[in-house]
Amino acid sequence: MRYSQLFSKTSRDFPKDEVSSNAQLLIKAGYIYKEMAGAYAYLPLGLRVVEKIKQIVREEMNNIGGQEIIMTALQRKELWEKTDRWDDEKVDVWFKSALKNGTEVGFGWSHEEPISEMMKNYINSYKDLPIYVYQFQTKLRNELRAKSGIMRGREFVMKDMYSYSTTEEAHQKFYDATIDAYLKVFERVGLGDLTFLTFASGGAFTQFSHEFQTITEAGEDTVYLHREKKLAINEEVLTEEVMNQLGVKKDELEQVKTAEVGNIFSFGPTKSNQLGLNYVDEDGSSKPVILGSYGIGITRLMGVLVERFADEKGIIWPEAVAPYKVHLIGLNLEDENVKQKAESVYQVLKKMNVEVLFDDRLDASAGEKFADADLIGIPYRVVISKRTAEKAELKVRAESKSKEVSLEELFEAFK
RNA sequence: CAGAGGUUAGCUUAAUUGGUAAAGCAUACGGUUCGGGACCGUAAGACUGCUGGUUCAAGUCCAGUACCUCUGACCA
Repeated sequence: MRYSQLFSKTSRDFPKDEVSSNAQLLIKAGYIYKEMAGAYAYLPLGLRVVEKIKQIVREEMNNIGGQEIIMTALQRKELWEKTDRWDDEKVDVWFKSALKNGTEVGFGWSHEEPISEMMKNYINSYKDLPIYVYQFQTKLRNELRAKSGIMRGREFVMKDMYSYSTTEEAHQKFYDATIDAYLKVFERVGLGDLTFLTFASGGAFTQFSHEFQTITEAGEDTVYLHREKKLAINEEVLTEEVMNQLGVKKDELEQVKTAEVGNIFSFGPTKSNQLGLNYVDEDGSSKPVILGSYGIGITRLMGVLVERFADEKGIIWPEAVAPYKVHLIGLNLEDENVKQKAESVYQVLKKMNVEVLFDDRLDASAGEKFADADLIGIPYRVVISKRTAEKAELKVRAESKSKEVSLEELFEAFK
């Protein structure tokens, strides 16, 4: 991509009413546009990051047998009445509207009910199970107060997966596989060391649900961390009994602020009973399907990444989620030789399938280009200029030193 | 939902006891620079969120309203 073609622009200022550092940086660098409180548009750079994160999640979900679908944003009232979650008293984040004929509809803040209702059409026998489905969807939640930039919006992208199993045992097996898959996701996006499997309130059916909490001051949760055992306990369930059960002592725990990037929980047969989601077992008897639900906040994850990976100059994307791998800066482009060299490096890298953002602007100063590159935060910076002559300059965003490399070495580095 | 603060040019801000809106950034044009957001000049850009009131006169005071932010509550 040529920078000169990119419509989004970096700026020195950010809207003064934006306090969270993730939104400040993302707006300054041109990744997102704030439409209103809690609703952000994703610009070309931002969308690429979202898609990178989605792809990593997609691969890991497919690995454990997930099948991708996409449900509707419009939802039926009767469905949610069956599980007693239509009432605003019960669920306070509903956006509701009505069809022209007066039929009430809700905008999806979650999809357990509609997906499970749909599944009644496809689940009849034990032979149909298990089924694991997931989707990436824009969830709409009428939050009383949006905050923390893209970390808590009224509109956000979430990956939600649902598992349908015959027995508790089969369900548990998949549940555990999902924990591993989730840990892989967070490892791959660069948050492995900062993200902990967290024991949280399980609700009616199980003792615990599991959250995936990433350490960050921008988070809204407080958890107690056991670094050695690589686990954490949400403060909401921190009791003597729970600590004994998990084999940890109070004085081994470290209190930290975290952001919840993932959450998985078991519904057991409860929701299936409410919705009438049953299957016929081998012995001919009808049994409720065992249901599990697994979420990852995609856009929140992006916000957490920015909170964690940035310095005073801008964002420092982990390579796996960066919008581009290489930020190619051409200086002195009015010089025909330099221009040709920069163009050729751009073309070669593109042919090598290296994702490259080429700053080919003629009207921007060197300082401006460097400042923009630091702000945008692409992992590798390559400079071609009069000064680099037949060579190129290669710099890692996270490091301060750059080095001179020959073009052969450069291309070799990105093979 | 409660409390507090705010809304002036595309963005960030200024405007004295009420006296008729100013600057920086960004933009356009010209020039000087040319490896860390460099500089000079010119131009364009605002019925001061909206509605009403007080006043000879309102960005400024009053009332209402919309929206934004912060703190808390909420967050399956």
